[in-house]
Amino acid sequence: MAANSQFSMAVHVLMMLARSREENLKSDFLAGSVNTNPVVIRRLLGQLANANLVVSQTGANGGTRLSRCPSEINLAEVYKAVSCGEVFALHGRSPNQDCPVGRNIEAVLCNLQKEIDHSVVEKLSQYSLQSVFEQVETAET
Amino acid sequence: MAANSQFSMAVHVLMMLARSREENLKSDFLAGSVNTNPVVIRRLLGQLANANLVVSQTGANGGTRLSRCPSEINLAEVYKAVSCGEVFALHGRSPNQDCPVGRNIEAVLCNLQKEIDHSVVEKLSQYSLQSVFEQVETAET
DNA sequence: CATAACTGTAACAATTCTAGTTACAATCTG
DNA sequence: CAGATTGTAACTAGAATTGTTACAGTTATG
Repeated sequence: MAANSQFSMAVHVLMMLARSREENLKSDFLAGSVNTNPVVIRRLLGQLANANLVVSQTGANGGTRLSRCPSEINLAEVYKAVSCGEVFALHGRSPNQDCPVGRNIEAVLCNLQKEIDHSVVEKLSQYSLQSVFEQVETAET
Repeated sequence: MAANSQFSMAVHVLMMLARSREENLKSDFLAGSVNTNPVVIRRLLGQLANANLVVSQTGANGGTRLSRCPSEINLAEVYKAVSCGEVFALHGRSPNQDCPVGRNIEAVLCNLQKEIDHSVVEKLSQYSLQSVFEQVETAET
């Protein structure tokens, strides 16, 4: 199950931005920390920018910074910003509609999915970037 | 993000089994309702059997049935049984260990993941197969 | 105002996952 | 023993994700 690695990457990038508040960071530099290609980072930053979590600037000396201070952004916002993310997916081929279970199961699962997603969001909303930042900084390695 | 379609499929299959309590169902028949290959079903049933949710019988007139009645099985058990499932994945390549964020982010995300997973499980444990079964049966289609 | 440093994004390639398939040994029923 | 059925390995196909290359559009700065 390759779930959403976008989310992890987003948090990683946002931590970097939280560290260097005010200063623009380049996609190249961020890519170096995440260990991926700058384009991958720029794509991600695009999603975060759409959700108004970051601001990017093109041109020389451009780059990206947080749009607000880290205590005013929570992980639920990040999750929604990048979320292609459902906890479980429906089966690729649709079930047999001639079967009483097959006919109805999708709707039921879909509702369930919404409820689960809701509780994930609720949990994530308890964490601000600031609180995650503190965890990262105080971690013993 | 193609999350865990295993879970949906498991619930579907378990609904079928809940319907025909006592009677063994064949993987071939279940595959017909889910609209997939019998081997895919048998693999899934293997996981459910490991978790003691179902009992299978080989040989002629074999098949699978629930190990307990539907009100005694909840969705958290199902989730755990099939779960390769995390809500978000870590990035494929590991982060740059020379970066203070890269060095610590994985551990922090990993803890977060556990917490999220915990709240998903908590939510799912509120639903018994019986209650889902009732939703499927009363659905208007 | 020319140049070099960046972002945004499209188009394509490579890789990795997941699901589906085939095949067959092992097991059971009657 | 014959026929039905599961369990599982090994392989294939297809989908999804991630990475790469390329380049147009922006902007700071000498």
